[in-house]
Amino acid sequence: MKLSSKGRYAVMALTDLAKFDPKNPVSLRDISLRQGISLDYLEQLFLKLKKNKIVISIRGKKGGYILSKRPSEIKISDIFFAVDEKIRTIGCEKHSKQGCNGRASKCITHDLWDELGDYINDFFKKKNLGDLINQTKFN
Amino acid sequence: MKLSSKGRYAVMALTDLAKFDPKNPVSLRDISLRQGISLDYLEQLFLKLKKNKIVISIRGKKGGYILSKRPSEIKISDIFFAVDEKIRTIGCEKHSKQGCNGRASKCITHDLWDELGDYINDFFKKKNLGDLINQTKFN
DNA sequence: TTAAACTTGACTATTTTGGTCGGGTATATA
DNA sequence: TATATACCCGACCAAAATAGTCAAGTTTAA
Repeated sequence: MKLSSKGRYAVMALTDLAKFDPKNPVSLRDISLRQGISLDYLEQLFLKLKKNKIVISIRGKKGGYILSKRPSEIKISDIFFAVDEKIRTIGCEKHSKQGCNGRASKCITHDLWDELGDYINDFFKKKNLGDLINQTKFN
Repeated sequence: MKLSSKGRYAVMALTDLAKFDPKNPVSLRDISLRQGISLDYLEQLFLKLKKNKIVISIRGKKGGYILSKRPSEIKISDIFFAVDEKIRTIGCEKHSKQGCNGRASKCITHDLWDELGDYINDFFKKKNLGDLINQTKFN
């Protein structure tokens, strides 16, 4: 089991954005330098964050991105959803009653993975960007 | 984020083993047929489970595997550890105070991933094979 | 005018995953 | 004692996912 860096980077970048300047646009270039994430990769992530209305873009010189809402209104689960970071504990469809392993009945441990998926999602729903900003110190 | 099938298969196979016959050796061939997991792959997993003293092997004709302890004494976390299923929420070392991203200071969201790792591990420590056997019906 | 910064799609190297393959060794039972 | 069954173990491999890079724009503040 592994959390991919896509979701991690998205949360890192948004935390940086929110902490550095909540009012004025922050450029991806600056976030890239501060957080050590490649600029090209950040662009991919922010395109998705923008489409999902987590951030608003401001083009041109002095442009950048700002959060679309208050940090406390942006849940980690929202960010993960935006960048396609999915919690997949199992191959078969979540909460499905059958069909694991191409068989008629659901697999013997199906309920365990369903339960785990819900458990992890709860964690991300409980946390928001505001929590992160308050708890971490900038360096 | 994804749970690999290695850990899932190990838990499935052991649940099958425990449910099918807790006293007499169960062959991997039977587990393979019942659970739809390739025999070769099961052999890899059971080699590790044996090294970690989760199961005991009995060689020869009529051989197979039996659990080394009672199902209620085998935690899911033990099984995951045995087959190298690791919870890696982050690239850098867990609980490390520095060194993320090859930098001097730990990354801005480090604590969040540490917390998540602990949270998931708690789930697996709370669950044991006995729980699974009681809750699922054989098919 | 021009440089900074966002926009977008295509491409690609590396790693991980989820196995397969082949050649063993041990032993219960006929 | 023969032999089939089952464990033992290392090497190998194809497909998918990951973590990016690259290139060619467009927009706009200064």
